[in-house]
Amino acid sequence: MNNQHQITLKDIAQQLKLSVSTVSRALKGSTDINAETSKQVLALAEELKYSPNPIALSLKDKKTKVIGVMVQEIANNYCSAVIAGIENFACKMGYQTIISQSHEKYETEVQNTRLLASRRIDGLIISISNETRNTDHLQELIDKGIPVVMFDRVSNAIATHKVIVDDYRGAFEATCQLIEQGYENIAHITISKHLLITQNRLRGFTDALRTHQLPVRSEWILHCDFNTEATENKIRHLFCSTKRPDAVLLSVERLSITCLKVLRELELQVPDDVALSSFSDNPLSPFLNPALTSVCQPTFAMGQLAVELLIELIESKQIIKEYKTVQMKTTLHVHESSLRKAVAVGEK
Amino acid sequence: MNNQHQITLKDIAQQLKLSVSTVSRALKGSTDINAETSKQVLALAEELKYSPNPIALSLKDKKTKVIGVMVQEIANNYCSAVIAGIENFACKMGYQTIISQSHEKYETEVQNTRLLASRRIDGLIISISNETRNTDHLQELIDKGIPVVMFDRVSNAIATHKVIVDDYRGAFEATCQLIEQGYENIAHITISKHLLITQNRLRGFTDALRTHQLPVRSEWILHCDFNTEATENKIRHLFCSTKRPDAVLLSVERLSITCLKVLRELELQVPDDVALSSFSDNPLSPFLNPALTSVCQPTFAMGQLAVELLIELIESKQIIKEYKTVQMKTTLHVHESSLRKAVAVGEK
DNA sequence: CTGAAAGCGCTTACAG
DNA sequence: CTGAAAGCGCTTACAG
Repeated sequence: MNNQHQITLKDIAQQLKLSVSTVSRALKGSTDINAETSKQVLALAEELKYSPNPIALSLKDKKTKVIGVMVQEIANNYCSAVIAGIENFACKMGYQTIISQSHEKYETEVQNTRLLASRRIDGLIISISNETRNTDHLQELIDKGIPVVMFDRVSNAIATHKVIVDDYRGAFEATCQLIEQGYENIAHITISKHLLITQNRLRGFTDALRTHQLPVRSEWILHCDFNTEATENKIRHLFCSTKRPDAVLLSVERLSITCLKVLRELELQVPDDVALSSFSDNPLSPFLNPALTSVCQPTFAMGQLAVELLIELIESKQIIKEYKTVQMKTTLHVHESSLRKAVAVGEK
Repeated sequence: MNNQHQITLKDIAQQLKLSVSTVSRALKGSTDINAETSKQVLALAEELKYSPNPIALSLKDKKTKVIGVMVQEIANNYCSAVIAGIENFACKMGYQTIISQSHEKYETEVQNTRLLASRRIDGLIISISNETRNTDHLQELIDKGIPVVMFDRVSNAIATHKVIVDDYRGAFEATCQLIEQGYENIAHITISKHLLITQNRLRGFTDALRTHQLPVRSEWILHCDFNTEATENKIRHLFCSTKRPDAVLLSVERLSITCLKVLRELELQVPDDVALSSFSDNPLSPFLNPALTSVCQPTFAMGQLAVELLIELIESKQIIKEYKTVQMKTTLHVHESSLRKAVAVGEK
């Protein structure tokens, strides 16, 4: 029903009895154009609210000025905050973004990546799904000349720019904070063991335990997926064991919510029975019951940087072979959930 | 640096020594094509992983299969949940979405709407900003033949399909719940008075008070914007008055967070000193301290419906003059924040 | 059954 | 300084 007509160069040319070429040149501010002609063209273009058809431009220069973004889930604080950063910088640079979701499924990620590619995006920013182990679909893009930048859940198999945080240190510090509060039986609830972030956070966790001469119990390291029921069962089982942990380091926010739910159901108090500390970027964390100790990431800045690096790859004239991995810092925000005396500093 | 070559019809035609037309027809499954030729084309296309260039297609049929979505903020639970619904259905129908943000600014909304239009989107889904009073920029799109569907913050000035909830009833019920708990001095903290949702929620609020023979105090109806500091001051002032309200109905989640912050700062307990009830769709609401009574909306379904209606407008052959406004139901989830005895049902 | 031609809206090397 | 022509990748009415 899109019956109306968008103004084209041809319309302007006809009204002014000029050729399309001349109009095009005048609009581009070409110097070798009669000043008078130029003025007329500009005036009429303004009057008719002419705006060039990006589709036609794309067809010519094989650039769409569109960046694809692949995340697990849009309706996820972490993702939407990074996306906000991406949008912010992309927009400034004249790029628009198409967001796609993997819903934590490998198959969906592959399919949707192909879909984005078939849309002729100029580049892709991706954080891989919890299931993803094979990244051929990303190499495929790169081989096609579509640059890819990874963030958060990156992969060693792909040579490209990456934006991450110091997951090792984030986990190490959070674990130390728990230990310093006197918790000695600490579990770690995390995601797929095949993801680099999982491995780094886990190393940070175990190194903190070892540094304090505490044993590492493998049965207290839970690798979960996002099937809520299965995960709830795993967590329930952990807390129902004869010897249960008195603290937990959680690798992602969504798991901390599941954990909170299970603890309520089991009538275990946080932090009196079990202390919690979690990687999380929810602005509501301090308002939770109890306020949740969080390892925070500079989400907005990460998004901005990721696009910046991507646009660098897209617009670079020569082939880039030197890729960098930018590692940003996490910040530990300590709240009631990991404090021995259930009273938060200065709050409540 | 996008130097690699995407496979085109021409490549296939050359390899098979056929014309581009024939290849095109074979790929489209045209009947009047030699079965053998057809088979060859299909096979080679498969082998070369040919995928048609959507840019070229768009240029021909003036359809981009792209839908624009304009929201206040991506990193906002309500918005991202609706967007998830939009993505879900749009994807099924072969459409992709470009998301744009107004950041609650009228100027930004107008600019970004024009930007989307210049991208030749096939249609727009929008919830207007808190500042928006004039909707000419939307009428402009419609006049250009680009259909628009509104949701949540809709406007009477635009004749089109709309997806909303029963804001009046949502506010009415939430207010009644507070009254039934014995709260009689209830304030309403809400957004721009020029928005329809504000007006409807306000009517629901005042009608509930009147139904229970309670007075409506205009000084207890706060219209806020998203300038955090100004809003905090307004709210602080409300609670510092000699006679302060003992309960508040909040119109949007973000304001409820600001309100919680101010109450903490003033050392007022929820719900003992002040009860709270808020329109909110945060999955974390039940985990807040205290758990927040929420008027919830069917966000995902709203998004799905909005695209469905939009695609109907886009693909309709004849001009549609009959527009519908679909009104969905809200659900009141009562938690501690609005319960007299600070003990939630079955929880904690 | 197949191909050459025109056209979608634009840019740009080539003439003049 | 200006215009005609070619071309980006595709579709489709028109010939044959």
